[in-house]
This record gives sequence, C-alpha cells and structure tokens, in this order.
Amino acid sequence: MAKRTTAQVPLTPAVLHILLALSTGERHGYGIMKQVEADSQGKVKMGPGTLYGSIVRMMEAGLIREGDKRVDPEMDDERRIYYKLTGAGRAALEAELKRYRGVVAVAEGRLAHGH
Amino acid sequence: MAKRTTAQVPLTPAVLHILLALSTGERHGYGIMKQVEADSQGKVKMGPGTLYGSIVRMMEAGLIREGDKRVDPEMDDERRIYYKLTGAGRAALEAELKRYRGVVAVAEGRLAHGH
DNA sequence: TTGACATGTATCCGTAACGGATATAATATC
DNA sequence: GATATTATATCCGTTACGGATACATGTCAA
Repeated sequence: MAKRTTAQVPLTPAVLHILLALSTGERHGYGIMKQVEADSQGKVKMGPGTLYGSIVRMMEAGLIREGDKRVDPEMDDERRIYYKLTGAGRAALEAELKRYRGVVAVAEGRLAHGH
Repeated sequence: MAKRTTAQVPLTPAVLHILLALSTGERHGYGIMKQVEADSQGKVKMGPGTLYGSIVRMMEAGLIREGDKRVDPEMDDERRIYYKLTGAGRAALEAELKRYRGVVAVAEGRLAHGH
C-alpha cells in the first residue's frame, strides 16, 4: 500500500470523515470542517492543514471533485469552493463503513459492554 | 494533535486493530498480525514495519505492555514476546469504538440503506 | 538431507499523512 | 471603523505507514 492515490481500506480517519460530511451533498471546505466536528460530537477537530491537504489528495485519488452549486449567487459567498463525492468516493465510503461495522461487531462480543 | 504519545481519538486504524486484537488477552507480535487479518476479514493486512513500529509507539504511549505469559514453556516458542493491554489501552479502545459507533450511526441515516 | 515454506522478531528508510502556524481577504456585526 | 467570523491556502516539522530486507527456528515432504 505505498501510494494511496487509489482509495483503499482502511482509509485515514480524516478522509473518512470528509467523505461522510459530503455524503449528504455538496459542501465547501469550511463547511466540511464544521460538519466533521458535528458528526463526531466534537471529538474530531480538523485543522486547515489536514483539511486542504486531504482535499488535494482526495481529488487526485478521484474520490471527490469540484461541484458547480451556486444556488443563489446573490446570497452565496463568492470565495466558496464546493466539493462533491464521485462514484469512487461513495464506493470508498461504503467499503470503509463496512470495515467500521465489522470492527464494532467484533468488539461487541469481546468487551464487557462497560462504556 | 501534534504528538500521539498520549492516546487520542481518532486513533490510526493500525493502532485500533492492534488494541482490538489484544482485547481478548495476551498475544505475541505475529499472533497480532494474524488476528488483525482475521478480525477484518482479510481487509487489513499489516506488514512487519507497521506492526513493530506501532508496538513501539504504543508501548511509549502506555497503551500496551509486555506480558509474562508462558503457559506451557515446553510447548511455547521461546522467541515469542507477549503483549497485553494496559488500562489506558483499554480506555483508548473504548473511546475509539465510541467514535466508530457514532460514525456508523450517522452514516445509517444518510446512505440509501446499502447493505 | 536438503530444500521449501511458515513462524517469529526486528530494522531501515523512502513516502504519505498529519496538523499547528501563518497568511490573506471578504463578510458580518456592533 | 474596529473586531470577529468566515473562507481558502501554503509551509514545514513531526509522525506514521509499509515494503524490503535480514536472520533464526520449526516443519514437512521429495
């Protein structure tokens, strides 16, 4: 697994959270950052270095691409750049979620449901 | 999250899988490698570089420590070095599993019931 | 008996990923 | 018009990954 230009399981947590944030539709960078924090109940805080670095890598890997949404040009911030999942991105998300479910299932049988 | 000498969520997939492999009890390096592969249905294949590198880091972080199990000295391979979870390791595992469950729960409501 | 293969621990080192600091600027708010 | 928030982006040191490699032991069959 030298290069991750093609998506492989396991994904890094950063990449997974970005994919998950985009699973409802297009989002711009800053919006992804906020969504990741919300999705993880504040447990995952993504800095700009990780965010934009990951975006570049994910575009190179074909997991996401730029969208064209400009719902209302009058109301939208011109600086925003929207991103959306590609088919490959959605597939990678599904595959990684399968691993997540597997891990949770394996753990269920082992830990004394302490929490 | 500059240093990971103290365990923090999210953990890397490698670290999580090692913790999970050790959740049933002591295991030696090679056994961890095999267990990770089994736990992930072959999806995660950990090479020696990742395995032993992670073990060193996890010991430094206090997540695991060397065990003393020599169940049957006659039957056991002398080369083996057993590792076990520490309290911190178990806590880190629990915390990360909580994130995993959260991710799965969030995803459930978003994806078109795939699988 | 020797050759092949699995077991077992370990290091090396190039590459990938992370993530805080920093920069810059537009927009919103007071 | 000052300040905070939104927003994108790069820089660069640190951390993590992971294949290649090494080497020793045990096993099993030709």
